[in-house]
Amino acid sequence: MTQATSAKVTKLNRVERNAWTKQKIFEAATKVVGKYGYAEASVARITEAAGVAQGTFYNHFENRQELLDQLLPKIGLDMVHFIRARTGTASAARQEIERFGAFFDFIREVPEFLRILNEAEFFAPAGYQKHLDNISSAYVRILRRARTAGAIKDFSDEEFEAIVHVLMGARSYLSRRYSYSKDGVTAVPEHVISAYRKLLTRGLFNEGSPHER
Amino acid sequence: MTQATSAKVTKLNRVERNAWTKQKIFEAATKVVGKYGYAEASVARITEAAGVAQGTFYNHFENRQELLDQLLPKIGLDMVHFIRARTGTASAARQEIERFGAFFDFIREVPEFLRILNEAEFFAPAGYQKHLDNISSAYVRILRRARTAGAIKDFSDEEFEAIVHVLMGARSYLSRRYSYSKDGVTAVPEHVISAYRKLLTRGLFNEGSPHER
Amino acid sequence: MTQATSAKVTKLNRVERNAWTKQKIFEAATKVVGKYGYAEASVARITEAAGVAQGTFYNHFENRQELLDQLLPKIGLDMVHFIRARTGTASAARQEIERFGAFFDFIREVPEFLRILNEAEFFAPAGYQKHLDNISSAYVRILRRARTAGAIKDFSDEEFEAIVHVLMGARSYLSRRYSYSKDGVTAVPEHVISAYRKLLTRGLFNEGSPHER
Amino acid sequence: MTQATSAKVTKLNRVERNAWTKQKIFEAATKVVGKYGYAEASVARITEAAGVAQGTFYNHFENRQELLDQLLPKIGLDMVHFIRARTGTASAARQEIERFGAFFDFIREVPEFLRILNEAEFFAPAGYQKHLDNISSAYVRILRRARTAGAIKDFSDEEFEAIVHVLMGARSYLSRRYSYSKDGVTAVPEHVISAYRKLLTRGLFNEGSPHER
DNA sequence: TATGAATGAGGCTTCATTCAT
DNA sequence: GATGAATGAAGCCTCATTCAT
Repeated sequence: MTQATSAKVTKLNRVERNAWTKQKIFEAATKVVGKYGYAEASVARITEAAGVAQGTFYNHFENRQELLDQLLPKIGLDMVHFIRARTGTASAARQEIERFGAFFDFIREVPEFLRILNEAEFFAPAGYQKHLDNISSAYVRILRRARTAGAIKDFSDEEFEAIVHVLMGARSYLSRRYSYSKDGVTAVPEHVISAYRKLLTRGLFNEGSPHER
Repeated sequence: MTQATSAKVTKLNRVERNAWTKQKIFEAATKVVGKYGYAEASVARITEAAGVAQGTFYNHFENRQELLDQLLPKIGLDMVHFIRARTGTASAARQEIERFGAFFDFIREVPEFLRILNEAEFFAPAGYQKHLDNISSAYVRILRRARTAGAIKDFSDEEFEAIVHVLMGARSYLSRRYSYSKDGVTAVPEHVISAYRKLLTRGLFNEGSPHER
Repeated sequence: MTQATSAKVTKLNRVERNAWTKQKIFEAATKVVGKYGYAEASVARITEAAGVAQGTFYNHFENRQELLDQLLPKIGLDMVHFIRARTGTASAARQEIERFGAFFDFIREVPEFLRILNEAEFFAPAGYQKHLDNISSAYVRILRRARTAGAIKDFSDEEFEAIVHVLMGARSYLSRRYSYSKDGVTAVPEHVISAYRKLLTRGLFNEGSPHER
Repeated sequence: MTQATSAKVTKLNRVERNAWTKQKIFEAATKVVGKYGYAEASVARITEAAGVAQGTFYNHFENRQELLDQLLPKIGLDMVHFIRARTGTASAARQEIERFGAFFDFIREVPEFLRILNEAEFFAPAGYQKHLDNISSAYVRILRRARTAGAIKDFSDEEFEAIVHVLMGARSYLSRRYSYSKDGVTAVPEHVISAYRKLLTRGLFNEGSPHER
């Protein structure tokens, strides 16, 4: 998904070679951080995984932190695209459930994402903030639109922001609890989806109580 | 707050002296991690803050990690007690709102807690897991009781566990967003409370839509 | 001052282009070393200042040291010419004072010189030795001529060489003490000149004690 | 002269062991800098010469530079004591000649000194400045006293400072020219002494021309 | 039990030089 | 000849842990 760099290393000109090396480092960093976490992602480990010399690293990044801070925003975008592609045109509530499910699908497609996301707050604060702002503002927009369409009542803009943080926190904690496993990332159980659906459908959207579901 | 160890250092027997030293290290670690985070909490820094030699540390803890892993569960208990003491006998829904508010009160009383909690996942995974299990199981019990009392319908035990993770995630993300500030921990805005109340009252509990609040 | 290379870059043939590039590197090195010192004069910095690629450097110089060793002798020649032009036809003693003053004038005209000279001993020893030999031998010749003319008595050739080193050391230490300032090179105070004049006029030349000055 | 640490390593208490280690590092640094210069005096080289681990270095010095900056002032004091001990009670002029000779004797006793002194300006500027101030102020005091005693006329305090720099520069340049040799530091030739004596006796002091020496 | 100096592995970064284009 | 990415050695420093006193 994320990259398609594995192609044959045919003839590349200077510029392409340059970009290709940077890309290799990037991918190596994604793998290393995904597997060992930021703290263990030393430049030595990353460059070794990328198959380049340690010095090469500094031809492409100012320093270690700069790379780490770029990791999350980049993959975060991939996530946004992924989720958007999986969101249909059903009711606002149902769309939110789709997004929720798509999130868990995404972390299975890009298993490194979870760790890169979760640890970023402490090891790549700049990148984390950027990502959070990205997601948060897009999410608030979605909720507003739903309100305009009459699918949500009774929530102010400020309350939306709080709700968005609840939803992001939910994804984070649920994914930690239900997606990790010894070897890889697993699908999320059905009852997690249903719990989320009930809470949101009744608590946020206008569908609801009596004839719910 | 957490402990009251500052008493006069009168005559102490050997066992007491021992416990007292360990306690000093513990408190120093709490302060240091709360202020600088786990990553910056070197043994040197902690022992200096505790006023003991570096070597002394290893008379009381197997290694650095062991101490770090004990930090969160211990303060976590303080939190549980604090919140329990602030929870009244109103309706289940109202009690949940009280707990929510009490959480934010607690992190203002023990400002180190937020950092110790948030970073623990990555720097003290064992301690983090223990804390999460503590909280999660207690929380599920509360919800079950509410269901028995008829305040909640239509959620299975498994769904409760998911809901609990949503609620914990919510606290985590909301506290990061609204409680941190340049100098210390601030109160959470009213609209955060109200958003949480609406979501939970309507989405989880049987109170609700028409005559809400 | 040193060179006048800024002319229009009109059509140049191969040889000229070649010389022109080398010249650019040379001037860049002078500026960089003058401003940051030899230690900070990395090939990267020099080539960047020269507006050429790093690899280009090695088409014109065997290695970094070779360039550094050429720096001082080259500017040293400029200095010799400058001082010679400022030396009149007065008495030998007065000529020496003129040279002394001209030295301080020169380091104001070419502010890079001081640093290039002073640091050269350790960062460009070959170049330094060459410069010292240049100056020293020329200086000894001057003193000999003065002795022949009767302006100096009682000093052997070997003693002249020692005296010349005293004079060079004097310039070096005095310039360090009195010419440097936060922003740039400043004029030397009058009392420095007068002290030098007294010492030399009485101590080296036959003018002298009673009716001196 | 400088140190007498080679004694038997009998029983030492903690404090003594500590000081002894620091002393070992100090001596190793002196040797290394004296032999290879500051630039080549890496922490690795110094600690190896001292027979301790690299990490030990940082138990005794904040960083590499701190040690380097202490080198010159410390040995500089040794020099001052050495020279003072060799200065008799003869006339002011003769005392100065004694000091001059004693300087060259000292650099033969402590061959590392020359390099430590000369390079300090660029590699240990703080230490260099300190040393220069030490020497310079002591020297000016000596000249003033001579003036008070009538041995010098016609020089102002400001001029004294300039003269002192001339004398320090003289020692520096003369030692470089005449004391270095492939293997070690050699005695300074007699004609250097005599040239210095003539210049100073006639140029600075009141003895002089006719019945000089 | 308390002390604190010693250890040494390992991390980040710089930089002169090489070399394929 | 010009380019500039790649190389890898080497440097400084941190820090958890050990151990003799």
